[in-house]
Amino acid sequence: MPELPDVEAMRRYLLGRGLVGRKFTGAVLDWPKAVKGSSLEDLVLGILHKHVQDVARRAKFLMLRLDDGQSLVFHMRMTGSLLLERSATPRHPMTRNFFPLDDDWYLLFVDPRKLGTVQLVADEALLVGNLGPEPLDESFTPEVLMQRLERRKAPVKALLCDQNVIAGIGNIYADEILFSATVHPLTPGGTLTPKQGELMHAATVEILTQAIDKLEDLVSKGGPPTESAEGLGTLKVPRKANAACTKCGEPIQRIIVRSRGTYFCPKCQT
DNA sequence: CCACCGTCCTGGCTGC
DNA sequence: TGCAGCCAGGACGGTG
Repeated sequence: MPELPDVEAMRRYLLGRGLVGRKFTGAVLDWPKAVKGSSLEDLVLGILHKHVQDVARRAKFLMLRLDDGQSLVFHMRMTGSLLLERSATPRHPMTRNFFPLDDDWYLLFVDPRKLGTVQLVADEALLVGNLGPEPLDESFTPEVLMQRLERRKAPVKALLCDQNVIAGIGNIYADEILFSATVHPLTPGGTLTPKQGELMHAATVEILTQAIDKLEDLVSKGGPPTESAEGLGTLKVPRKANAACTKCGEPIQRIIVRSRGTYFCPKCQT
């Protein structure tokens, strides 16, 4: 499931494949429910003959900035991904919507579970204005993290997944961060010590950066950045109850936090 | 501020 | 082995 590293790798993949400068020549919306915020017609007419000026990311949103100031904003949700292919290349079977570009290229929105969204916005801030800090931004410090968790009673696991607390982290990397920082997922956010804040901050930066590097390596070898976090082989927490903890060998525990499966080591994380 | 619920979806896994 | 059934969960909106 795409989290910050996956979306960032997707951004770099699209840049590397030369999306910037290309022009939309149409839209084939086989799954129209993915379109949010406007009518299908407004989206199609809105992007027609517009050039992509930049590919940006904020949290898990991927935005294609067009030459008229509007942005075509994708959210991958659970299973979405974008591919840039020659029109002659057989389309991925799970392609839900696709966008013909000039020079016979296609931008494919692949999404097996049909939960992803796309919308054309004049003002990105309406979508991303309330999001928490970008964890890989220089301005993200242990102090900023602690301040975001201050006085919060919710489990730190839930807060890490809350896009308005900190942007871009999802279920899997939240578990990884807490494991690395040896913090129990049910710890109320406001009770974390400065030391724990530092550990979590360092773990966040390291884990996200490492995942991006790994994905970018895959992309540089020619593949699209669609490898799942599990498939990357960088995860330290087995996502299976009773599997052996990679640090101490004790059985990994599975609990549900805010209806999300949460894996942690009861011995290492306190 | 917090908890919980329903909604969206179907590939792939579990269990009989 | 085959097949039915159900789980996975990010964001959002609503309720209490």
